[in-house]
This record gives sequence, C-alpha cells and structure tokens, in this order.
Amino acid sequence: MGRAGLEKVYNPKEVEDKLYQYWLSQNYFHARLDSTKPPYVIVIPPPNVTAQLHMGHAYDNTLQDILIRFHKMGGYEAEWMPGTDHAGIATQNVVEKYLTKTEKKSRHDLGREEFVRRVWEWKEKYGSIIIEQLKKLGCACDWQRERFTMDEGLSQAVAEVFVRLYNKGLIYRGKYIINWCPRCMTALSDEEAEHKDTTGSLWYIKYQLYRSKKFITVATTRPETMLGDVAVAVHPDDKRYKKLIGKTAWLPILHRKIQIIADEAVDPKFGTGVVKITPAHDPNDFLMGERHQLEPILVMNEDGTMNANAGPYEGLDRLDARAKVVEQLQREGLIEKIEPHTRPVGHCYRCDSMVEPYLSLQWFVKMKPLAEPALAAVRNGNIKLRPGRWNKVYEHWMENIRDWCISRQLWWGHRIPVYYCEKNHLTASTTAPEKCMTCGSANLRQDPDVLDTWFSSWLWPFSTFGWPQDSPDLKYFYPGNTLVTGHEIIFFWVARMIMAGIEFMGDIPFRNVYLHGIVRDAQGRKMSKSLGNGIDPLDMITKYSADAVRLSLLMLSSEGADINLAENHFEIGRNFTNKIWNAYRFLMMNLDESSVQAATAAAINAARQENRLELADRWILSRYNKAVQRLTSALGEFHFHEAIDTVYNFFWKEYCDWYLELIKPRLYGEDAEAKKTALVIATFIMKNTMKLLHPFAPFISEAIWRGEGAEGSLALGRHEAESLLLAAWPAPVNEFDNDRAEAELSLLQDLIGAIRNMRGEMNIPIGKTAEVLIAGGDGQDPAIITQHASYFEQLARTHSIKYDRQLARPKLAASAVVKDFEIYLPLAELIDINVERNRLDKERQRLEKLLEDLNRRLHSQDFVSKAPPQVVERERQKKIEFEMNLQKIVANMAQLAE
RNA sequence: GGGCGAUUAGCUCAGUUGGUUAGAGCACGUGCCUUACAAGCACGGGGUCAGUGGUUCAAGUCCACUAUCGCCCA
Repeated sequence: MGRAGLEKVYNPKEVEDKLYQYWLSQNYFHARLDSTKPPYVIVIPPPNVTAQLHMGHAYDNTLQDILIRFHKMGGYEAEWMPGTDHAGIATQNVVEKYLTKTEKKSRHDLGREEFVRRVWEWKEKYGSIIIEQLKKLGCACDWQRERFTMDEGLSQAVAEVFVRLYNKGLIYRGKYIINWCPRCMTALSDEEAEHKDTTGSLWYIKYQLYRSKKFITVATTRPETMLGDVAVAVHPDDKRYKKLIGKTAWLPILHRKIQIIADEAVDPKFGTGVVKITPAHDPNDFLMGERHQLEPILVMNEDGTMNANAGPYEGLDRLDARAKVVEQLQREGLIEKIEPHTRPVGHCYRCDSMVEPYLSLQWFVKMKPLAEPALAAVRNGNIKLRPGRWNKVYEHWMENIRDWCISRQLWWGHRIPVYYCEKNHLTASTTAPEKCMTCGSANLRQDPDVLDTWFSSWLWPFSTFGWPQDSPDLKYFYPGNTLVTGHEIIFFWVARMIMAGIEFMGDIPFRNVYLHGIVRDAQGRKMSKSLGNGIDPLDMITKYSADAVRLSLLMLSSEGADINLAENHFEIGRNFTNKIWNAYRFLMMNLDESSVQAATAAAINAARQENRLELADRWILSRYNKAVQRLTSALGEFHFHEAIDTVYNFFWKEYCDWYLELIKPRLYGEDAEAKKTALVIATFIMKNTMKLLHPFAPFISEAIWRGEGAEGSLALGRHEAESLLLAAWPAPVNEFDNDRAEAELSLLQDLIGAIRNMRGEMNIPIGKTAEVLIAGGDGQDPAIITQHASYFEQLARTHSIKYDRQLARPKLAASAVVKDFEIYLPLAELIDINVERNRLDKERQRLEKLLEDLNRRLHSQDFVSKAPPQVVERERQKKIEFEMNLQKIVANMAQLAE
C-alpha cells in the first residue's frame, strides 16, 4: 500500500464487477424513447445460445462497445440491442448429446413435442452463459431489450415474412439437389456447406457397350453413385465419341441399360471426356437429367447409407459402399486406372461431416429480386462496407446469387407456416388455419420442417424492435447506424439483412458495416476446439482484467486484418492499465480537493491569460488537443488501432514520461501557486484522458473517474458527472493549441535526449549528477535553456547548466550536436575516451552518408529545376545544418585526440 | 479456374495525398529497486521496406510482372 492508500499494482478484480453492477443499477445502458438526442443504434450479431465466449466474440463485442460508449458520450441516445440466436442445428446437436449422456435417450425416444420442451428447458438453464460473459467483458448492452430469435415476437416476424414472400411468389417448394448433411440429417444452404480441398482418387470405369465387346470409359470421383446412373454423356463435338451418341451402354454391377447422350455441359478435357450422369446425386447431372428427361434414381438414405436402389450394397454407408463397389469393379476387370485427384468437397459447417449433394423436396427463397436493391444500396454508397475491399466481394456474390434453401429437417426452430390437406393443397398462414384455402378441407397438418436459423436472423435489425408491429421502438431505432461483425458471415448474414431490411422495412438496416478480421493463434491458425489452440477470454479476463483483454486486442489489431494472438500478448494491456493506475496514484499523493475542483478548461484558460502557465503546461495542453482531434477522427473512420495508439502514446510517452516528470520540481517546491497550477493541469489531463480512454478501457477509467478501488482516493470526475457514461466526449479547446510551445519543448527534448544518450553510452549512473555546458544556438532565445534548467535537472540529471553562445570547447568532455547547439559533458574522470571517440565517429559517418545523398540530389539539375522550390530549399537548409554539425563533430574528435 | 489480401527489425505490426534522417510493442544488450510505476525508468544494437522492371526530379508509398503465404468463390 502506497502513501495515497492505493495499491502499487492495479487490482482490477475488485473494481470491474463492482462497476458493472453499478452501471446496471443506474440503468445507464438503456436507451430511452423520450430522448431528445439522435439515436445511435447497433444490433449485436447474436451469438448462439449454446456458445461460450471465444476470442472472436471478445474482439467483435469490444469494437461494438467502443462505438456505443463513444457515441453515448458524444451526445447520442446509444442503443446496443443484444440477444442470442436459437442456432437450430448446433443447439439440437448439443441437447441431443446432453440427453444421450444424462438419460441415454435419443430425441426419437422422447418424441418431437417433448424434445422441443427439453431444448427450451436447456436454453433456460444454460442459454444465458454467453450473456453473462459479455457482461464480464464490460459490454454496455441494453439488457432490458434483450431478445432471442425464438421469442414470440420474433417468431411472428418469421411467419409473417414467410407468408408475405410466399404470396409474392418469392418462396417456392421443389425437388432439387441440395446439400445434405447425413450426420445432422438435414438440408443445408449452399453457404452452410464449406468447400474443402480433399484428396481422393479419380476412378476410370469401363462401361460395356450394348451388343458389343467394346467399352466406354467414364471417370468419376464418387464411384458409389454409379448405382444411380441413368446415362453416360459426352460433348456433342467430341470427335472421339461422336459415333457413340444415341447408343446404349451396360451399367456394371446393376446391369441396367443406359443411354449415351450428348450435352454441351460435358468438359471434354476432364478425365476421358465421358461422364456418368447421376441426377439424384450431383447438381450438374441433375440439370442435365432435366434437359434430357431422365428420371433420377436416388440410391442413398438420409443417413448416408445406401438404399434399396443400390442393389447388393443396400445398407452400407456410402464410403464403405464406395470401397466395395471399386473392389467388385476391380474383380470384374472394369477399372481401367485410378489416379490421385483433389477436389473441393462440401463439409457441414456445424459438424464438419462430408455433405452429400442430394435430391430432395425443399423450400427455397427466390433471391434475385431481393438481391437487386441490396446490391444497389452498396453500389450507390448508401451502405458503406469497411474496409472498402469488401464491396467487390459483396457485389460478386450478389450478382451471382442463387436461391436459398430454407427448410431444415430439424425439430428445433421456427416451424414452416404451411399446412397441407389430404389432397396436398398448400395453405400458408401466420396462424393455424381452420381449413384448406383451396378445397376447404379441415383436415390439415403443418409442414414438419423448420426454417434455417438465418431466416430469423436476417430480420434481426427490425424484428428485435417489434416488427411486424408498428412499435415506437421500431420508429426510433430503425434504421440503425453500424453493424460490426467478422467477414466470414458477410453472405450468411450481412447481405441477407440488407435484403430483408429493404424488402420489409423499405429502408436499409444500417449505414456502415465494419468487417473485422479473425482472431488466430500465434502461428496464424484459426482457433479451434479440435486443435486445442484456443485462448479462453474468460481466463484472460481473470488473469489480466477485461480492460487488459480489450486493450491488448486493439493494440494487436490493424484495420480489417486478422490478429495473431499468444497469451503473453495480454501483458500489453495489463501493463498499460498498471501505468494508468500509477499515474493516478502519483496524482493522489499530491492532490487535494480544491485542485480537483479547479481542473477545468475554463480555470486553465484563466491561468493561461494570467501567464501562469509554464512551457511544459502549454506544451501538454497543445499535445492533448492534438490527441483529442486525432482520436476522435480515427474513431469516426473506424480506425480503432490508430485510436488506441493515439491515447496510448499520448498518455504514456507524453503525459507520463515528460509532463509528470517536468512538474515534479513544482510539486516538491515551495511555490504554492506554481504547485497548484501544475496539479490542476495534470488533473485536467488525467481526467480528460479517462474520458478518451473510456470506450477502450471502461473499467479503470471509470474507477479513476469515480475514485473507486481504494479508500480515500479522490474521484477526478466528481464535479462533472457521476459516471463517464454521462460525461461529454472532450472537444479540443482552441486556446490550447500552441505550435510555439510544441517546437520549444521539442527542442528541449532533443537536448535532454542528447545528454541522456551521452550518459547512457558512458554508463554514468543515475545518482551521479553532471555539469552540462551548452554552446551555440544562435537563432534561439537563450531563455529557452536558461529558464528551463530545472527540466534538465529533472530529466537529464544535471546539477548545473551553463549556457553561453560563445562558450569555448572544454577539454576532455563528451560532446553532442543538436540543431546548432553543442553540448558538453566535462566529466574527465567518467569519460572513456575510446567510447566517446567511437560514439562521435558513428555520428560522423551517419552525417557523411546523409550529406552524400543530399549532395547528389542538389547537384542534379533535374531535381533543382523540377522539384517544388520549398522542397529544394529544405534540402539546402539540411545540407547547411549537416555540414555545420559535421564540422563540429570533427573538431570535437580532434580535441579528444589531443 | 476467377477474385481478394499480405510480404517493412528476431517476432507482431504502424507508416496519411509520393518529399525532414523508415517507427512502435515484444524480444535482445547495458545501466538503474531515482520518494507514481521493476507490470517500471534511461540508453543502445538490429531494416539493401519479398524480387525484377517501369513511371517520376524523387518510390516503403504509384504501375506491371514474378515468387511465397493466406482467404473467398466456382
């Protein structure tokens, strides 16, 4: 425990939970409809109810929290709409596993109704884990408005949207090839099948021609599907096979006669140029089958085993069947050759099983009409994707958009609002209809399938605010402002929200979309459970604090790029919070209530007008102004890294390293008024930096603002607002801008730096103060040096500064040249002549090289005549300066040699 | 096959519209427990800015090609 009653090391644990509870108790996160402020709205990308917070969530939500807190302080009624997603497949999988483990029961044992009841039960029990974790991170979400995609209102929205699109002819039901996951036993959309390059083989199989001894060889990557072949196809112009078109071949194993057809879609360069046609198990074959009126033959069951159409292979899993089929063909001498072959294979994005292209009856959304206005919204700039390179990706996808398969063969989700009578007439209705719309039959059953989870999340920006009701929330909060999410769901979610917003609300859902990178491990690999390379943000919060996790992620990020993360990286943030804490602690050791009260721009301006500010004060205020400007504009442009970099460097490198050091003489001195001025300014900067820091590190900034975290500490913000969430974002104070002070202090920094360099190189211990002599500086006001001797004493550990323009070069001194000043450290007993000679020689070489480049440039006629005059002039000045410096260094070296 | 991105110090990355002597953090070396902070302070070493060619008075920055790596789409 230090003198101010504060721990030497910042202890976030006590502070963070306490402050979060305080914010909740004051309801600061709740946005009010009766506000006169303009709204600023972000809807959270709803995490799955089954999810546990991972680093990707931590990063994504940190960025959103920054924007929310920044805008809240910036005078907006900031609404961060939180919630979770029912995640059909993932949740059903999780609960099924849970039931198997706890009760040894499958969902079929329980039956649909009971199973769904159990999922709800599970959701009530475990579904808010991630919500609690977001609170640990500090998220300023409006929890009063928290939503779940299966809430009653949101479910109504889903039904309403389905029926509207159905009535408009944009939803249809049909038999097409879809991606089928045999493990999850459901259809998937194209986006949910992740293509991975998979090494396998290309099998060349001989099909005997009908009434002939000859064979035709087809090449296939999936031999087991041959059992469902209905034809063999060649390109119509392929000379090799022209005469076979229209002939018949024998399908091996099943001994079925199939036609040899011609189709433009066949690639003559692939394999032998002959392909087998399996319309029930391949999208291209399906289209070809339609063109040639071929009846598809389905050979697989929904669980990926072969069905009765597969003859002898019925009951085998498709991959076992593949091996057996190949074996039999080999035995019969029908395999011509096998080549290694790599091809993209779809994998289920939930369970990673190999997905089968599968002919089945499903529901689809016709996307083209929805995509067109959504494409235009981005093209004409109404919606800005950031970084801008995503525009092209978005446009390309939108231009080539395919229909969206929305039915899922699951029990957990929004049931499709379509009812069938015994004659199979369809009635789409948001509420259970009493009779069939077509024939009036009262004997109706609802479609057993549920809808894709994304079919509810694409409505999130308005369904959460009450749509289809015309609610006051919707009126105030729609359209929103910004969406922050990872670029991996740009198609799944971002694009579809834009479509839905325009279609159902008649307006875009947000103006800005910030797409950030993915958090990876130190080797750049995606973090995953199977690799075991994940870093749990909750562990990191426990170990390093939420602020540290947030700060570190930001320091490591660059715009839109992925982050490579290792655990020790969190030290960056922790060290920074500790620095902040100790700066606060330092102030507390000297601070009194009246200085806190006086720490206002007005009071400082008054002192400025009375000439009570010294150089360091004028300098830090001007630097502060620059930091405010740079940070504010960086956040406005979504440049999060630049923003945090600005605060970090201003606070640590300028405020702590220089300003706080420079005021120490005043703080420990006798002049009470000078001390007060320094304290007031130091407090003002500290206090306002807490505001600037609040969006990034909400806890420690608020702790200092409110004086929390230790007994007897002063609340720096007490005279302004009870919480930073109610404080106004700092505006630059024009009167603080001071270029002259910046230039003057920058000169002192250079001079002090040169002295430190000499001391460092000579290894002069810090306790050994030195005498310093300064000469030259013809163009400068000598007062800059003479009046700031205390700065040298404090930061360069000098005990006396002698400044004389004409000062003669002393013997046996270390020397340095800064601008047109010469600095001498006459410390005969401490100087190692060799070290000093090497030091000067290094500087001499550096200058000579610079001069060489400069001379080359200045001697070039082209440069002198074509470059802008001010550039030429600047180079000339540089040359003069460098030459003078070189001259001095050479002279000093000569003196040393004497 | 089509598209996008990256390549700057040992590692992770900044680097504005081309124009002061290319920066930071970590790591490394040296010296410091200096009365805010050793999770700290001061100083230092370390870079032919992936390669080649071009535009320009001037290129880390603009253009083309090449190489390597990564991602998306088919």
